[in-house]
Amino acid sequence: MPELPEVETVRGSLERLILGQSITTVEVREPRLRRPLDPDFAVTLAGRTICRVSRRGKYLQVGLDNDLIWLIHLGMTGQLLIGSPDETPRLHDHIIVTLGNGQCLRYNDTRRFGLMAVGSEADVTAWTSLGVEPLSPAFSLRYLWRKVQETQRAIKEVLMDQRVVAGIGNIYASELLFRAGVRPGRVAITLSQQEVGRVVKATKVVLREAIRHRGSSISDYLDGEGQPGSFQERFRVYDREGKPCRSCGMAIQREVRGGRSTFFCPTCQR
DNA sequence: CGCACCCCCTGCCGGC
DNA sequence: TGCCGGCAGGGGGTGC
Repeated sequence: MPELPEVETVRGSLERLILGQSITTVEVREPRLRRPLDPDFAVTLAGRTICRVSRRGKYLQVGLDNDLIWLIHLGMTGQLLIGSPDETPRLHDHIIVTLGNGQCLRYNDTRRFGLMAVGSEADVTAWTSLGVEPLSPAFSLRYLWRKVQETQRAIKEVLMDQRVVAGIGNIYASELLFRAGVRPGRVAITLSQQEVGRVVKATKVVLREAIRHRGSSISDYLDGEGQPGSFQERFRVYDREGKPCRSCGMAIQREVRGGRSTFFCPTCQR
């Protein structure tokens, strides 16, 4: 579910809610996530203090006082919600962390595609193998142009490859390619420099706008306080098959590529 | 190495 | 009304 804007929104929530807190207890109710949780997970976390809440791509990185990093990926349906320890656990509350201030952080993940682990900075780098941050200067025309020359894949697949650029998923790939005026199925190497430049610029504009609207909530994404985002109301193409393009009125088309639904306007995108 | 295909898991929705 | 297939924002493994 969550792509970069949603994970960044959760990061902001968590920074306000858990930064500086100690971890009192860790209850693992269901260790079977995307990979089984390490048996030492709870013991490793307990007693530590949270001194940093950062994000890399779609991963949250919670920095601990012993220089280890608590790595979290929300998969498709993962939620991190702050609440009271008195609340009865809900269905799919897999991990419950109580904090020094008496609050608790619940990890709920219906489909269990999420991931949690604790490791060193080097471990985390090796586990994730991520490309550049799309909102950093490193994601530039020069960078994407070079990446695009090395592949026969469609531009949408390149943008969704986390080893190339970290954080773009299925929604924002369609949305940013609409803003760039480039069809998702275009073989990446056929893009002109001008088109690659528009893709880079559209990526930054769309992701920043989505963060401003606290992400997109289609079915189950919520931030740390349980609030939905509103960017779904501004989708130009995603999940709008057959509906009129907001720019030209033509019906938005859907196609499947790489097993994922892809949306575009046949006249605005070339 | 790249890439197509299939899998992981639960829930919802539309069609019959 | 009920069942069944398809689909969903994630990643990863396999075989070619």
